[in-house]
Amino acid sequence: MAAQRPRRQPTLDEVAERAGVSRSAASRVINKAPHVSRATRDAVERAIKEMGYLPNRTARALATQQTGIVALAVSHDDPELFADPFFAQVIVGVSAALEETDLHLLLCLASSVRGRSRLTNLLQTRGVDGIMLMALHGDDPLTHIVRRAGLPAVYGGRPLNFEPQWYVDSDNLGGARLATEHLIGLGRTRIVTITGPMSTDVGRARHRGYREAMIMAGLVPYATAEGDFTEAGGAAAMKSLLDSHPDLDAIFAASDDTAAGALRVLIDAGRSVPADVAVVGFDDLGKAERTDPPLTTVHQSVQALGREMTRMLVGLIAGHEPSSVILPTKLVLRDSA
Amino acid sequence: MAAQRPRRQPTLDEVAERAGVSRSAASRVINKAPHVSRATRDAVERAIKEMGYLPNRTARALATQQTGIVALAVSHDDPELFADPFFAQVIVGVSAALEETDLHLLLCLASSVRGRSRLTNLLQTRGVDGIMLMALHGDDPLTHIVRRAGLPAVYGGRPLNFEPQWYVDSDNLGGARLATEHLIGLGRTRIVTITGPMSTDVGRARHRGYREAMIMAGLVPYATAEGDFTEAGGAAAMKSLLDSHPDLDAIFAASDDTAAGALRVLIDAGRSVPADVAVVGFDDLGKAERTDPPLTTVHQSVQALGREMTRMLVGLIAGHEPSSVILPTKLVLRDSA
DNA sequence: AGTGAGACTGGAAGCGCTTCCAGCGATGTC
DNA sequence: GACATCGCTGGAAGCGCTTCCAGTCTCACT
Repeated sequence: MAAQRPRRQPTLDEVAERAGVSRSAASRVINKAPHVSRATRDAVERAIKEMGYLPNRTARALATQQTGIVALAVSHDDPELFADPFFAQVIVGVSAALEETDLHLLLCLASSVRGRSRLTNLLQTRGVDGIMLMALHGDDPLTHIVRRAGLPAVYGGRPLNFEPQWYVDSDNLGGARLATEHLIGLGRTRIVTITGPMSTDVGRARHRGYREAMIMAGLVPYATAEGDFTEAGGAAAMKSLLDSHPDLDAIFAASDDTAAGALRVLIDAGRSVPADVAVVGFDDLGKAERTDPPLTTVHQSVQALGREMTRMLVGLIAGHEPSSVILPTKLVLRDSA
Repeated sequence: MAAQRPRRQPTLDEVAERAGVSRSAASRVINKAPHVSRATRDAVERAIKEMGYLPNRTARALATQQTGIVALAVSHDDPELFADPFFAQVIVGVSAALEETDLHLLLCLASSVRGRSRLTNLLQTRGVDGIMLMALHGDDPLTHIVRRAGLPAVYGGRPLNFEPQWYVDSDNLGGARLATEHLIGLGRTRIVTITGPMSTDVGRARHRGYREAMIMAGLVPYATAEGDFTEAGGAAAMKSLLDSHPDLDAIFAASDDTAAGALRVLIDAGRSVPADVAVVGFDDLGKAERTDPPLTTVHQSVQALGREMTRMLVGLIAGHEPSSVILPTKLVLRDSA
């Protein structure tokens, strides 16, 4: 297996020469531009086939000022966080949508300071045509960079302290309401919630959904404990709630991980689920099916999130003015409530 | 929030003019090339600062014939498969290694036919400087494309039917041996294995490790059932093994998912783990800690895999001749064996 | 003073493509 | 038959950078 000689790719000039036409004519054929005679087209197409010509991406990018690449930035402090299945789903959605275009995906895990500055540089040096950002703090320097770069940008989820012009988000508020209403419909009244971090929009929205549903049903929000979307956080919160409100009869957890943690604590405390305590989670990213008992939860389609973000970005790049999207969530009934 | 005017980035020409030097001189300053007087350097650097100049990536790429981008291709039939935490870890490793360079990561989920042809095109149009491929079948058209493109390429894992020139792999054979030896050391003798798909190198290597350890200890490989690395596959295989060899006293599962499936079936069948049956898995990607009982397993560092692949690729691009790497695996003792 | 070696410099030629534009001949119209 | 119209063409000017090369200038050394 000798190292194959990297045969130099033929250039447009060579193709044109072989076809006996000018470079401009050849270019027109390739770009399916008008004003090309049948004869010219045929000649060029034959030359292309014979020589195995393929236009050089970089050269084209320089001429058109379009790289054909979009970035997906995940700007988190902890690189491990990327291991969350959430991101995998986003990427699958993004990739699927991108497959219908000529664009490619550049993935930026910008957790460290160095990572961020690399990303910044990428944007400022016009290395990509647009960028998708997974919700980061509104005061993240990245948001400024992105705005100053004047690059098309869409957000996945909303940062807390500013409303991006273009974003795609799940209907967290509606989903939380749905979950709570379901518990109410079950006849539960002492319904508590374990929230996500209140420093995030998701956390707040899901909490508000809970409160609104309670209040609209004429109930008082029975108790609230702040979690952090993790299983450990859910367990801790559950313990303190069980302490302070031992008679609770239902719980809305802001994530499935949270719910899983709560579930464990409940079982350990001898409560049976759903008989004594009904539990509803949020996310439905696989884990909900594997808890014991399987979790009734609010489903959000993360792939759809990725897909819509991509479509929106592609639209922006094409010069359209898309409008932000909120994706529906729905209740999935399993055994825990 | 008015849409910010995308202020045109200044060009090198403008910088040079402002600094009162030629474009070549300015270029030299930027690239820290020799033969630049102190005065020139200062003038250029001031101009750069004042104008906020940043070199245009595309133009530079065209001139140097280097894009500054490497691809990571995941070529699987099922896009869902990407959700496996394995890939997340690879990506984290790759990103970390890339952070020490000026390269960026292009992620290609090439599952569909269209996806593959997009990837092919990307390579042939010289859209990237090199590529990392996660083990795919040796007869995957991609491998040919890659070779013909003459592009630096490194593999993660080894395809079954050909040995790539440059690859990084975990020591699957050694790990499986370690696991089996541990079971033997526990005094077990009727040790069975649930393999991965025998159509993959990983599957075969882990199986061979099991056999070798058994034989070297003077034992006969007691029984083998083929799994597919999934939990369901593991459960099915376990059932059939329990049927055919009810007196088995230990099992080496080729993955933690497999082991988890087996575990469930064992418990349901009334066997206690590890008292009646000892179980060892493989991978240690988080799940092993969360089974009940927690799984003794063979740890492989997937982040290291990504990191080493990246380093190797960067070396190749720089013109070095690195040699392939096999990463050590180690046994992690928990409760199941 | 004369020499060669260096250090520096800017002009110019790329990299491979797109796109504007002037020019061409072939039509159509009165 | 004169004129505008139209489809097609190739030359040339970019896109923004790197890099080769032929020069100039300085300086140490004979």
